[in-house]
Amino acid sequence: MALEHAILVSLAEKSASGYDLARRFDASIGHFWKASHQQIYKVLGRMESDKWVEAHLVEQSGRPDKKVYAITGEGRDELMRWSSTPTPIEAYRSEFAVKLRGLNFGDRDAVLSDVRTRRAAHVTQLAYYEASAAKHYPDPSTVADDELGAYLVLRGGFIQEQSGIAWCDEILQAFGAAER
Amino acid sequence: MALEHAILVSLAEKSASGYDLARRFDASIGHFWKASHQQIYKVLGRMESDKWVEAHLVEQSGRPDKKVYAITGEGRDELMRWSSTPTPIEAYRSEFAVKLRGLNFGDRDAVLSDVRTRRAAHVTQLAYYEASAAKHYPDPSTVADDELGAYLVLRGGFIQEQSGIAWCDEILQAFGAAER
DNA sequence: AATGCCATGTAACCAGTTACATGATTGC
DNA sequence: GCAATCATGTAACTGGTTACATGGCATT
Repeated sequence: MALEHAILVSLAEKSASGYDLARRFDASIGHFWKASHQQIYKVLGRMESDKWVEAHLVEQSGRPDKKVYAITGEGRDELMRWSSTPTPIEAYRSEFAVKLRGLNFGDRDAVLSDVRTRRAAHVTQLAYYEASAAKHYPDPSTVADDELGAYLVLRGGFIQEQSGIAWCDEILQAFGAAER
Repeated sequence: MALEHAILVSLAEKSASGYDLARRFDASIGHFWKASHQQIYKVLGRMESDKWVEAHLVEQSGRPDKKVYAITGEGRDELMRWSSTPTPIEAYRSEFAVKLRGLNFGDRDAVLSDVRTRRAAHVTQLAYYEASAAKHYPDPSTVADDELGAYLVLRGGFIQEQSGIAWCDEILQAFGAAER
């Protein structure tokens, strides 16, 4: 399971409360690993028992107190251990592909409008990655060494969205050709 | 959930036993939706209660008897209903991306060899899709209408693998550049 | 007065994985 | 004799989702 490790990576970058983590999992890290706050709290509890993280209470005025979690030495060890084990190749799982495959038994127009929606979502996400890259890595040829990982992940997202758009376009073209 | 619908699509193409379905989910359909035989039997049971499929026992000699499932009218209705509802856009979830992101706290060489492994897997899969396309759709400009869905799914897999390779190559290049 | 942010959780449920179980036939 | 294929399941567990719960402060 990788949520533990995603949290460890996030905490290794900067200590945070469960709430903070939940917001990070809505944004940057969330682009390739989603997690709800409920699940984050649950996993943080387990990680604390495992001594991978430790919490200290931060009292605040005007807003609720919070528990700020920091990665421990053991947490860093675990991160290193995990990093050096091969990552299992995750299976694709696309409900949309199932729908396409069942085109003969389904509603062609609905699938068509589905493709358009998906294409638009890919375009939006691509623009986001593009803006993000322009902001953080204006010169891709000289990315700082400690930013390389984050940069490459961004590139991965970018490529993913590009190919998503390319697929949608092929589908739209095939549908268009069939209707004429 | 889409396993029900993946099974419905598969049974709409051709009636099958749970065992047959499990094999289909190892091959063609399995490229975008995996399922174990245990889970298939479980879901088939539920689908039978829901009247989406019906089973009849086929006695065999020399091998165990089997229950062959066929899609019902209600099953086809459900397939049509599902087809015409928008497909939720599934979140990416990549353990490998998490690992890349945590490169600063991990083992660079291990990640490097991981990339190489993944690239090789993408190449193998791409070759499979290529061979499959050459065999079933020798002339892509004239794909029969009832094969369009399956063809486009294959194209999606192809594009996916291609972009996976492109990402791996970018990572390898970045790593190489950093080491020189 | 209502909405949204900050902050942390519990409980019930669901989909999917892993381990275990059985038993006959066919091919090496 | 051993492994693979055919064929169908049960049981325990895990990861994740959805619904529910609480409560103060700041903004509109």
